[in-house]
Amino acid sequence: MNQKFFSLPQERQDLIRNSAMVEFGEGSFKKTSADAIAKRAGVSKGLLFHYFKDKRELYLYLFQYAIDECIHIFDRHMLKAAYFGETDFFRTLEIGQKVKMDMVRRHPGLFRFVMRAYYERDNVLTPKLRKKLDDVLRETTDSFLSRMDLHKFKDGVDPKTLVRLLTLAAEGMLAETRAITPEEINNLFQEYQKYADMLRRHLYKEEYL
Amino acid sequence: MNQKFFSLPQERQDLIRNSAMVEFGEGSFKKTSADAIAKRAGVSKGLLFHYFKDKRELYLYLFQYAIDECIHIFDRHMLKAAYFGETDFFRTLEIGQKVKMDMVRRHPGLFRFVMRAYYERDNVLTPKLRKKLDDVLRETTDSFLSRMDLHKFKDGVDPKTLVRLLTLAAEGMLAETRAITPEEINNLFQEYQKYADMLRRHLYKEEYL
DNA sequence: CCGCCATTGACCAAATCGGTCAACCCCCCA
DNA sequence: TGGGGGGTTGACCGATTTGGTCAATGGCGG
Repeated sequence: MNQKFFSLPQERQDLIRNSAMVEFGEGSFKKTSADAIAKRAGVSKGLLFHYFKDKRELYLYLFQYAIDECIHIFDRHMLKAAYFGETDFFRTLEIGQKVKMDMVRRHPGLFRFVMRAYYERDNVLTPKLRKKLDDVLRETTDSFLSRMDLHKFKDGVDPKTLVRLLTLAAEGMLAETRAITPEEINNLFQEYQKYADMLRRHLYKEEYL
Repeated sequence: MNQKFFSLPQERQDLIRNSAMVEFGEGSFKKTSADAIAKRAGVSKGLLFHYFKDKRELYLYLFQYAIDECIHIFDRHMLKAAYFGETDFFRTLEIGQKVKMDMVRRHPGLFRFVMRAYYERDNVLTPKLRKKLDDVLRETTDSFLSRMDLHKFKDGVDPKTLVRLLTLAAEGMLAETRAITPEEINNLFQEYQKYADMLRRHLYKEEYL
């Protein structure tokens, strides 16, 4: 790709990246047109192909970028939790949700794009990239769980199962959402919090409530 | 539409409907091509337009059909539960999951199609149809909850919230799934069962465990 | 052997595709 | 004020795909 892209103002880079991720997130690689991306970004198609030699290069760059951003977000999350000396599963989760909210505000189409890219039929994504995402997801979950105080859970509660359940619910909410306005995000967050609260109330030993 | 479609053998109707729902379920209305549908069904495009006057008519018919099928499935579910005199939230849910499994086996693309159709940008779906789906979803949830024995839950557990959480998780799982093979379906429902079991164990009063 | 009907695949004009490129605009420096 | 120079445009390209049509076909029942 054309390195000059990175000397563009940050917000212009974001505009192009976000538009592309939103469009790629709505359909398969083949069905997503460069025209649509350019139109969404309010930019000419010529400019797109000035910075990226073709559609595939743009796609692969976006995937790399999205994964890096996910890692970055998770690190911020963990750093913030560590700063407060937090080891509580649900409170750390809540911090994480707030960090994620910032991310969704900055990159509204990122999560959906990553998911679609991961399950893309055509072999546009190399197995190596797919594995990289796998690793990131596994490592972040493990890292999160290893830092939490899991004694607070009642006997028989598997925290990993719980994380997976909450992640699935979040994915379900994401799948339902169309408009990604700030207040919409707020609603999502509040709904998610409701489920987390319910689970906390009943999966923690009573002395920790 | 051409009424002769209904005098086709049942399995041929299913072949065409399922192929169309799978294709429509993968992208927006506009991005889904009649060619792809015909190809998936192993049928000529001419035949498609012989039975349906255009893409939009096929789409609307499918949506109607899908909703009716959902209602039918729910009724079977409730009838089966009533037959066994079942009033337990989780056991009824399990029966429901089994009924749904049959449905997914018969109509692999139905759920995804319905979801995509509901959130379709273009106004191909009339507000009336959208509302119909809303009503069905609300009514089935209410009907389900009204027949269940909700005293078994610990104080402070809102069964409606619980249903929503489980539904979201199911949607999340659906969003993750690509291949819709029988064994894949089996795995999904086993995973779902795991979450339901965990919740049952901790949200029910101890005397009901 | 006929007639009927489901089914085909070649065909159409129009739209859309990924990608190119000469020209333009605007700011900066001379 | 004049001229680079680089970010940016939008018209343009040939190729493909689009939704939809239709004359021809094939096979089956009578």
